[in-house]
Amino acid sequence: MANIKDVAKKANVSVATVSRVINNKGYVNHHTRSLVEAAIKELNYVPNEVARSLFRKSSKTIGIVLYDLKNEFFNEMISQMEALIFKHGYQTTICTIGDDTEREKTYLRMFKTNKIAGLIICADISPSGINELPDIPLVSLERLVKDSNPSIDCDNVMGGELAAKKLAASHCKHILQFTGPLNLACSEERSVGFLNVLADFPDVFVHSLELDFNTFTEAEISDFIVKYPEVDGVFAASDRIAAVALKCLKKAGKRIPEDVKVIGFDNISIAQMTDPTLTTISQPIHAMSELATNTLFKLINKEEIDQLHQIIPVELIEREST
Amino acid sequence: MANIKDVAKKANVSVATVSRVINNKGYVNHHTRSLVEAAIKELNYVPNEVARSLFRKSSKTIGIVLYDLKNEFFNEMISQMEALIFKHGYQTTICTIGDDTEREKTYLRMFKTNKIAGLIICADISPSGINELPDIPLVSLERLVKDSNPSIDCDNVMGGELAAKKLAASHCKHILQFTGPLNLACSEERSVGFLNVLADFPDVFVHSLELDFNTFTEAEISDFIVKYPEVDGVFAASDRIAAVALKCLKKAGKRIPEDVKVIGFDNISIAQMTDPTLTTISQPIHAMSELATNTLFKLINKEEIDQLHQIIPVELIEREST
DNA sequence: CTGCAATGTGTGATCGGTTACAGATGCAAA
DNA sequence: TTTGCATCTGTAACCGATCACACATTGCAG
Repeated sequence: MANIKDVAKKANVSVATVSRVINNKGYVNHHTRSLVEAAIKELNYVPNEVARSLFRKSSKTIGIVLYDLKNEFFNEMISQMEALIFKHGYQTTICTIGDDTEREKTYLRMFKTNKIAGLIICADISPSGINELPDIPLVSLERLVKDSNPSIDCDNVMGGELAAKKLAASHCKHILQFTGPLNLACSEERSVGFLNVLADFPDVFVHSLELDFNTFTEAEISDFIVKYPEVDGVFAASDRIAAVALKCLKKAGKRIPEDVKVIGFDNISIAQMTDPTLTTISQPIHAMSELATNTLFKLINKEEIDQLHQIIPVELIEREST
Repeated sequence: MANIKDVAKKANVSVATVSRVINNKGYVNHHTRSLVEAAIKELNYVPNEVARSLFRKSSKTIGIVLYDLKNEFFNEMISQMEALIFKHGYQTTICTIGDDTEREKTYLRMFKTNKIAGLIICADISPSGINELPDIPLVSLERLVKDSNPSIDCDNVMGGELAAKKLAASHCKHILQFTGPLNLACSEERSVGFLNVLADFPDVFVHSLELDFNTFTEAEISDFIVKYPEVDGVFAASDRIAAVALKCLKKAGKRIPEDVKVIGFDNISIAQMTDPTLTTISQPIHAMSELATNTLFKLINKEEIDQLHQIIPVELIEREST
C-alpha cells in the first residue's frame, strides 16, 4: 500500500505538502494541489489512520460497554448508536463484560491503550472498574456510572406510574409485580413508581417477585402465579418477563385481558408477537441513543453540554393484553 | 500517561531493554528485568497499542460485518465471537451495512486504513464491495463472499429436508412454505431441501411465498394463509416468520398442532416464547461462531486450514407446534 | 591462552503520519 | 526603496513503540 512518501515522490513535493492537501490545512498552491491529488488518485492512496492516531493520541473509535448482547433492547440501542457513530466518521467497538470484573478490567485497559476517543457505558461497572475508566469522554446510558459524567436514562419512575394507573383504571385489585434486580436503579425506580401510585388505592393488593433480567425461568414465574389464583393484573419489568408470564397465566386457565391484564416494559418486538399482543411501557430508544451519541461527540469536540443528567419520558403503548 | 522512555529513564536502561522486558523477547539480565518491572509498576505504565500497531502494520482488532443488528440470530453469533476474539486478546469492531453500498465501501476502507487484523463477514457484500475488501485474513459466515476465502455455513439443505420429513411423517398434505429471499443461497437451499423430500410424496401439495427476513409483515402472511384454508403444515425460513404465521393461523381458527403443524428455522429465543412453543431447525450457533473465529485466527497466525468450506449439520428441535 | 558462542545492553532507523519553524517569493503600502 | 504581510514549500522533530545491528562482557572448550 502506498504511503505519504510515495505520493510526495510521485508529485515531486514534500510530505508536508501532501499532508496539507489531504487535511485541507494551511497554504497550498492550486497547481501543486492538483499534482498531489493526481498522485493520490494514481497510487490509490489512503492515509494510514493508525499513524494519525499515534500522533493525535486518539483513535477515531468509540467503545460501547454492555452487560451482554443477548438483550434485544440493547441491541436496538447499539444499532442506532453505531449508525450515528459512523456518521461522525468513527468506528464502533463493542465490549461485553457480564459479571466478570477481570474481563471488565482488561477491556477498559485495552480501550486505554488503544486510545479510543470516547466511551458509552450501558452496564454496571464494578467499583474497581470505575478506577480503570480511561480518562476520556464518557457518557452513561441507562446506568449511572459516575455523577460527574453525563448520563441518559428513561423515566423509570414514570413507567411504573403509567403501568399502575392503567391497571388501577382497569379495576385490578390483585396485582403481581415482577421486578428486575432491585439493586439496579432502573428496576428499583420502576417498582417505586408503580407502588407509589397504587398506595393511593387501599383495596388493591400487590405482590412482588424479584427476577434476574437474563436468567429468570418459566418455573419461577409460574410458581409465583399459582400462589395467587385471584390475580387480575400483572406488571413486569421487561417484555421478556411479561411474555413468559402471559404464557403461564394462559396455562393456568386465565383469559387475557378478560381475567388478567398484563403490562410489560421496553416495547421490544416480542411484545407484538405474543398472543395476545402486549401492552407495554415504551422507552424511546431512538431518542436516547441519539442523545447519548450526540452528547458524547459534544464532549469529544469540547462543546458545552446543557444538562448533565437527562431523563427521557416513557410512553404506555396499549395493545391487546389490557 | 507514562511512555516507554519514562520507564527507561526511571529504570536507568534504554528503551530497547524495556521493550525486551515487556515483550519477553531477547536477552535481559534478571536484575535488570526486575528494575524495569519496578519502574513499570511505579509509573503504572501500559504500552501504547497504537504505536505497536503502527510498527506491526496491523492492529489487534477484528471486524465483524453484518447486515444489521436487529436479528437475534446474528446477535447470538456476535456474542459468541466477541467472547472468543477477546480471549485472543483482540478488540471487536462491528459494522452494519444494510443495503447501502456507499456505507459498505466507506466501512471497508476504514477497516483498511485502520489496519484491522481480520474480518468476519456475515452479510452479502455487493460486487463493488468485493473489490474494496482489505487484503487481510477473512472468513465468511452464513454467506459465501469469495470462493477463495474460508466459509462456514450451516447445512441449509439438510434443514429443509428435516422439516419436510417431519411434516410428511405427520401426514401433512397441504403445506405452506415461507421462504426467505431466494437470491440468498441460504434461503434457496432450505427451500430446495424441503421441496426435494416432498417431491417423493405425490399427494402432498406445497405452496410457497417468498418473504424478506427483515421487512415481512403480518398482512403478507395472513393474506397468504387465507388463500389456503386446507393448510395442515407450515415451514418457515425463520422463527420470526414462523411466530407470526403461528399467530395468523390461530386467528384463522386453526388449532396448533392439531390442525396445522408449524416448523421454524434458527431456534432463537422467540421459539420458546410462542404459544404453543415452536418446533424449529436449530443452527449450531456456538459451533459455527467458534469455527469461524478459530479459522480466522488460524489465518492470522498463518496456520494450515484443513477445510476451506465447512458445512455444519443442523438439528430438528421438536416442541409443541408439531 | 585463545576463540567462539551465549548473554546483555544501547544506538538509531523505522512504522506513516502531523506540524512548528524557517526560508523564499510576490505584492502593496509607507 | 524599504517594510510587512500573505502565500507557498520544505526540513526536521515528534507521536511511542520495535528491532536490526553493533558492541561489550562472560564462560567454556580446545
